[in-house]
Amino acid sequence: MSEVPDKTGGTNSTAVPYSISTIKAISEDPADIKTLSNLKKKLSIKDLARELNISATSVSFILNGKAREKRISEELVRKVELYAEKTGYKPNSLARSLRTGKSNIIVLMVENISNPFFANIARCIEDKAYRSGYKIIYCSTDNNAEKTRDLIRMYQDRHVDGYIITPPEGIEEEVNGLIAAGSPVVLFDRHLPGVKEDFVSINNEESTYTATKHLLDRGYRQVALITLNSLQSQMQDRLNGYERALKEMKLPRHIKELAYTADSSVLTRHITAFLKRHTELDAVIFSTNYLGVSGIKAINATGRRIPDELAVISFDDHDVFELNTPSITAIAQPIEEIAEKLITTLLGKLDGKNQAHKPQDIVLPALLLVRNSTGFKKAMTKKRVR
Amino acid sequence: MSEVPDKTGGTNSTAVPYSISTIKAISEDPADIKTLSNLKKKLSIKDLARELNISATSVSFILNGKAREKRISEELVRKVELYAEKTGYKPNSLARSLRTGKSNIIVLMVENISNPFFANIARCIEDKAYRSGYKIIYCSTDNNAEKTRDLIRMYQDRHVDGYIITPPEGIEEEVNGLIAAGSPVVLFDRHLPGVKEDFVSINNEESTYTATKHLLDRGYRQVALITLNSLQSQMQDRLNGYERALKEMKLPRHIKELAYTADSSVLTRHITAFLKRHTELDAVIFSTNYLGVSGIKAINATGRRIPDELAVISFDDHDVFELNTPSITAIAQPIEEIAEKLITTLLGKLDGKNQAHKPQDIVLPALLLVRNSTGFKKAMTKKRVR
DNA sequence: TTATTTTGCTAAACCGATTTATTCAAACCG
DNA sequence: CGGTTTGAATAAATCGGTTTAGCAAAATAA
Repeated sequence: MSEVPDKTGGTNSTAVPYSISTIKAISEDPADIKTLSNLKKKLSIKDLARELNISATSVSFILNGKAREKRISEELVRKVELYAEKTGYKPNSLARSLRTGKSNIIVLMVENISNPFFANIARCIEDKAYRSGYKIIYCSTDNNAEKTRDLIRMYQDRHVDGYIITPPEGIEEEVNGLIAAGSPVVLFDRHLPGVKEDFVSINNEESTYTATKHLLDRGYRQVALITLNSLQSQMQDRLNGYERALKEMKLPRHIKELAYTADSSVLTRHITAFLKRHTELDAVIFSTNYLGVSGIKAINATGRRIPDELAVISFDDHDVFELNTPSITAIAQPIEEIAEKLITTLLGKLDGKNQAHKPQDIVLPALLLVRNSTGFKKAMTKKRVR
Repeated sequence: MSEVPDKTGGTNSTAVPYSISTIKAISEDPADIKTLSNLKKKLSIKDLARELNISATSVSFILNGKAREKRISEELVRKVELYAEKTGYKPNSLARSLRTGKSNIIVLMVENISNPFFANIARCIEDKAYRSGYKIIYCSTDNNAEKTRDLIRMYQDRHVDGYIITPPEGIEEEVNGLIAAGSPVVLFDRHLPGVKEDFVSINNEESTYTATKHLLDRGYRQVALITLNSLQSQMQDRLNGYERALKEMKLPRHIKELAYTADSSVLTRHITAFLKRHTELDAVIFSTNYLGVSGIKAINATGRRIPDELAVISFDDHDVFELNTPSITAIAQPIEEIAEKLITTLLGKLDGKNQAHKPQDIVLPALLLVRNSTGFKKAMTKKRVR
């Protein structure tokens, strides 16, 4: 470790910032080529059978634990198991899936895997599923119905065993198709009208109402909601919670709806423009974590101070909210529990025990993490002139 | 939208924070049950053949664009294509993969999909691959060789077409096995000694050297490196860059190595302890973004002010670094370009054009984003007593 | 006119498993 | 002793495609 001046490969490529990228061939060590002898064709069940002078049928029965049931002799069982172990035989899962229709794979389709909320859900689910012998593969829908349709079709004919989905608008038909075809499905984050299926979410309406009330209780009167122009249920619910709180107090509503985009700088620009146009605001609620992050950048850009000049609450916790100065109050979804409910529900359906049970709507409570961004409103802030 | 007081489902579940979770059955609308009639068995190539009174072979040839080559009459081609279109026939891709050994699937194995750096790489790659007709599935290795082995085996016998991998230590054998079996593989982020294969990374040694110099140039003299106790090449290179800079100036090194963990609070505690023990430090470099995030929490916990009492640089950019007060200088990896190089290289190998070409080492430059956390060292900060 | 090619299409083999139906021998039964 | 069970193993069908090899009729060549 002490003296490895040129570990990166032998060139003197001075890849300082802004320099051009360096491409070179790796030095080739002939001694390593032998590794290619690993190229022995993967062996099949027939190879095993031939080698042991028995039928493939017996091998299959034995390796699938049906030896007793099929009255295979103890002796043969031992022989096969030993040989399979020794050779490291693994059945070709494509072939197996083709025949059995099972794959031990669960697909997790989230809106965007690079959103920490979804990424963390994904990690939790993966851990739990792995322990039950299931593999998870994830993908991002981008809230794009067309892409999602494609993906569903692909997974469907690859015989995936189960689906956990945050559905974009407009794919009722495909999801119903999945369910009709007998595939276990659990939806989460947003409800899909027209689909009767197990569903996990937080109480979006209530928690947004609570958050809004929190601001109102602390004296703020011009509270904006910055949200997506989406008809998805969770967004509508958040909007409803916000509106209910303001209506109760007969206060004006300030709603800014933005189009979904993966480009955060677009969001920042739009939010900045909105804030500049609405100097009367004294508080703002962001309906997703990425709106919150872009929102903080926007607020910084306008020069307003949090919370004195503008109080802030965002949906979904995020490192940014915890570390910001001042720290940002957030409506935190219980990620562990959501993941737990999702995978438990799905595994339950996979076990096939609770056969024709009624779809359940599992609503978990969110947690309002009160932080510094929602201090109490200073009495009469007439100082702002401009 | 105006009056939807009970959209979430009809219960009066007051899911205020801390309340118990609510579970209820969704109201069942008998009118919707008919949807189940979608349950028509998915139709196979034989169904098509039977319906059209021709052989499955012809159908297969036609739908795979081999009509001309196989001298199928124009008339039949039209008939089949029309019928396939009308019925929405999609070949079972399991069966197809089983026979052809191809799947149009690329797997992306990253250390941890919930790390924004990897999540963003994933998004970029997915976009680009999608346009070339490939599907991406991602998974997290957790830096766990055993898990990674499992995953590789699984994907291998599911006939995945290509692999993009951030390899954990100790899986040389499996990766070489993949390569020997003829699977296109591209590695990134960290080099795997003993594997000669295409590789994409930034110049870790150089960029860490540059970052360290940046601190030294600004007057800091007690610069620590907080890193992982990992032998992975990128970590070793970062360590080397740091050491080289300090050696040149004959300055003392302060290195803290932490064990990899997914639990950030563990990291925060360890870093806090380290910082408390080393009050002599005037700057610190974190070798990954999550160490940086945990590190900032730790610094806040110790009460030291950035940058006056402790200057900070972290590897990998992150929203937290941009938004922190003061903003944190970061060594930013060019995510777009990395993704671009990865997918281009892999697609190139999939096309099979550049057959037995020599493995390339593609080294991209990182960018030192200079921000407020590395202001100039105040002359003689003797004020600190304690 | 016969031999050869070309055209248009298909039967059958194959991919690698699982599962059903069957065989053959030994044991059991009345 | 003939007939039924049982035990142990297997041949063959199946999953749903792709690919190879081949066939019959039409077209061309000799």
